[in-house]
Amino acid sequence: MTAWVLHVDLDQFIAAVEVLRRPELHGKPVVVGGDGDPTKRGVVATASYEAREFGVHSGLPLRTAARRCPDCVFLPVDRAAYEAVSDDVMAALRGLGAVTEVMGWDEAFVAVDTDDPEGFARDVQRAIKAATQLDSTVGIGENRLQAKLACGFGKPSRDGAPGPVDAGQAGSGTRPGAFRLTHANWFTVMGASPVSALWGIGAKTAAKLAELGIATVSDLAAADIAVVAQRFGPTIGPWLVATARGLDSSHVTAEPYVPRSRGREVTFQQDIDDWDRVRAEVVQLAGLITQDVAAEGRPAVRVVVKVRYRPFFTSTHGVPLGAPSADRAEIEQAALAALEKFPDRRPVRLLGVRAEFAAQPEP
DNA sequence: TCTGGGGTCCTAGGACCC
DNA sequence: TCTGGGGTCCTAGGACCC
Repeated sequence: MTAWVLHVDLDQFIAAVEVLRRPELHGKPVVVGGDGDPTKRGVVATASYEAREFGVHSGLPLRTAARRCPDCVFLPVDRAAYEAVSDDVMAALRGLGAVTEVMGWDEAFVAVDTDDPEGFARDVQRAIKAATQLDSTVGIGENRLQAKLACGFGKPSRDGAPGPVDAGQAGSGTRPGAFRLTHANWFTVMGASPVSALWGIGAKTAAKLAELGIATVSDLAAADIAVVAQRFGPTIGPWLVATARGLDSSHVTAEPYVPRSRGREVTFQQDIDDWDRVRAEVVQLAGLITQDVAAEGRPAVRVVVKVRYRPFFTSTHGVPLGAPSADRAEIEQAALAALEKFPDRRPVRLLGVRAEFAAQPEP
């Protein structure tokens, strides 16, 4: 028996949930985001595969999506609905008896000892399909990093994008549904990819690496750790090189998620320049946060206010609570005190309030 | 027609203490 | 004349992810 990590990812999850409860949308280009009005400020949460053919994708402004695809069906985000389906998915996974770590509404890691990980992957897909009618993709690896990246190679693709170098594990043109990425094929599959293909490396880090002459995963894997650490610090530097080598020492855990903070934020349809109104909005957010803190059952220790000014410049300031508290008046007062720390009174695009909980004791 | 909302983790730099 | 240096805590910001 070998220890495997599986990464399970639901296909176009949010759009699929919407189609499930509105079957007439099946096969149509569906875009979910904001309050469903594509003339407003907001971005795409998920686009169905049909919508993606119009160049609509997650993170795209809704207004741009509407321009690219005027005939797309635009729906509002319905968190409660997705959470309910997600709970069913995760229950189905746990029902298989393996250690399951939930990573979001639509993805989870599963640790399992087996000699047939592809067979277990099919069990996973069958269980999810039976519980929710939803399709999923499974990445198989020797650690979380490999499993996560493997999942991307197993995803259905309608745009004819080429698969990895040795994607021939499945017949060409068919949907693999699962993909195995291990130390054995790591550099064959990943070596020539840009570093941004790695989990945790975004555009900014890729640009900094490029300044060091590092462009591909192979480049980074062969880089001098001391040089990278010099640029990125003693924690991130070595981690970057290890990641490029396909190494990941983190383990899959079934420990329940304990949030470090709870926040609420709003982007206004029109920027606000009246600071009396800004204060009133902060008070309102503080009220919502108080409810979230009460629901969490743990007191807050600090309150942070976020302000995004026009056009898109963001700043934060925080205030510690004198003592841990879940009291509405104290949280509201701290939020207003944090707001006073902003010296700038320019028009405001977004306001946020976040409550931080005390750090959990080390295990 | 720009650029949501919910999070986490790490770093840099200032304050403070000895 | 001169302004050391180490450790720790806190804050704001950066970067990334779903």
